[in-house]
Amino acid sequence: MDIINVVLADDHVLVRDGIKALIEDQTGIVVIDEASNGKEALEVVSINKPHVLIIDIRMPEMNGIDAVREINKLYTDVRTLVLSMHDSEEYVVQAIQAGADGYLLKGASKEEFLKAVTKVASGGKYFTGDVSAIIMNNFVNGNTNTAVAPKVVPKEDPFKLTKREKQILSLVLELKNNKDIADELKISKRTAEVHRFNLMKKLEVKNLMELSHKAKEFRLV
Amino acid sequence: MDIINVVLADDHVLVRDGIKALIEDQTGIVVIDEASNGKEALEVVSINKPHVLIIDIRMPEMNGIDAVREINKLYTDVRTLVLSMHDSEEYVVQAIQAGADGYLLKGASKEEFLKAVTKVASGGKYFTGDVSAIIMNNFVNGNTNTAVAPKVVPKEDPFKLTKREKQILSLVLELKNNKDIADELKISKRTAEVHRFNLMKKLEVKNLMELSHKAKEFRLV
DNA sequence: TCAAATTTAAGTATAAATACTTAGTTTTGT
DNA sequence: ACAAAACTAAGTATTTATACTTAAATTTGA
Repeated sequence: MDIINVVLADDHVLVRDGIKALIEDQTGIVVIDEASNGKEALEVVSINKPHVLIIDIRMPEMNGIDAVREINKLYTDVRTLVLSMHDSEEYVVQAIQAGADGYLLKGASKEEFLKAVTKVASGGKYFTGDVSAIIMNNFVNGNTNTAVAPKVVPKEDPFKLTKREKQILSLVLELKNNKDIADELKISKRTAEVHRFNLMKKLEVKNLMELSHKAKEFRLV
Repeated sequence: MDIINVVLADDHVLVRDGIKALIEDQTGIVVIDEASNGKEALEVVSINKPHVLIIDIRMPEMNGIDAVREINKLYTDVRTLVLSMHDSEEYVVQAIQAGADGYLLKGASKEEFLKAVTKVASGGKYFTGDVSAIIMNNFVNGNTNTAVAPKVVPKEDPFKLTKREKQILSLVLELKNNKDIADELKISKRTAEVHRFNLMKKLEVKNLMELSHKAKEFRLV
């Protein structure tokens, strides 16, 4: 491969500028466009068809994982490198299931970063450190370093929460009580209780803490 | 001023690399050292005495605000530019009270970033956008653009929480209930209740949501 | 259009949290 | 060493949440 065309998607202008400066130090990599959320990323990718999309997970409008899932549905020749700027490796499984070709943590050095980009661009996979071996073997059946993107059925909301339940969930996670939730949605407190009860049941959790963890784990909000 | 010596403190290597690349594009600014947390920042500053310390708020070991407070106690000729990579303007007041000379949000452009660094380096103040005028007038008595760092009494824990209460607070904020907290600290559930009750009173909040907000606002954990 | 799913909300019993007070014991600062 | 502060934990009343069930009204999809 001669020149690698990259699209950057991150809601931090600073981070984008930074990665851009860092990446273009190297000959052979060019940032051809940018986006500040998942939706924008989809547009930009559809126009530019880059070799690699570098995308952050947490962004407004549409998160990085969902964007990667979409892109893998639509384009077979756009590789995706997911960046987790904030948290640990908690999204790695979802990233892979969404069809990401690489996953990097915030702790990544400049060197690791460039390695990841070039590897992914040439049809390989790059998953940060220890994760790589373990996860790849478990989730994708042994096709590391091939040009074939893993065809894993994207699981979207394995808990089948209803719209109202998701709504209640997000309010519960804002630590609001049933009374406040009820007022906000203009329903009775008892109804709010029921929705809360039902969603706790569906998620198989028995308190706020577990709920919060599970919701985060499965990116339900 | 001829050359501006800068120390970067951020726990994201990537962000550090990025800012470095971005900043050194410009002639006249040199990153002479880096740190990945507040404690390290203190050490590095004591050794290098840079003109400007660019420091992120959220870091392990010691956060950026506390580090700035320390630096303002120890050195009168080191300017500090606080970066809020994650959140809005919620820390601006604390940053000023800690003696920060500048405050930038994640949304800052490359241009604004460089402007802030040069301004702060030359003894001026740079606070992001609209915040600037309002806050500076209210908190520091009219000394914008002077070389004198604002002498505001640093308020440390205005609520006078006891050690145990802070401990309980952090567990409460992990959404643990009194039973679990009690078990974890090997005290009775009733004792946990009392601590919780007392700290809610001291913070003048009446539910988890308000507690969570207030704790964040005053960086109590 | 018609059954299935969703949303609404009441009833009831139990468990837990809240809002205090009182009070004994331990720790800490001077 | 001795008082103040902090930590401990019980009692009691009230409110809120949990754990269901039942069931009506509304919405939605094939």
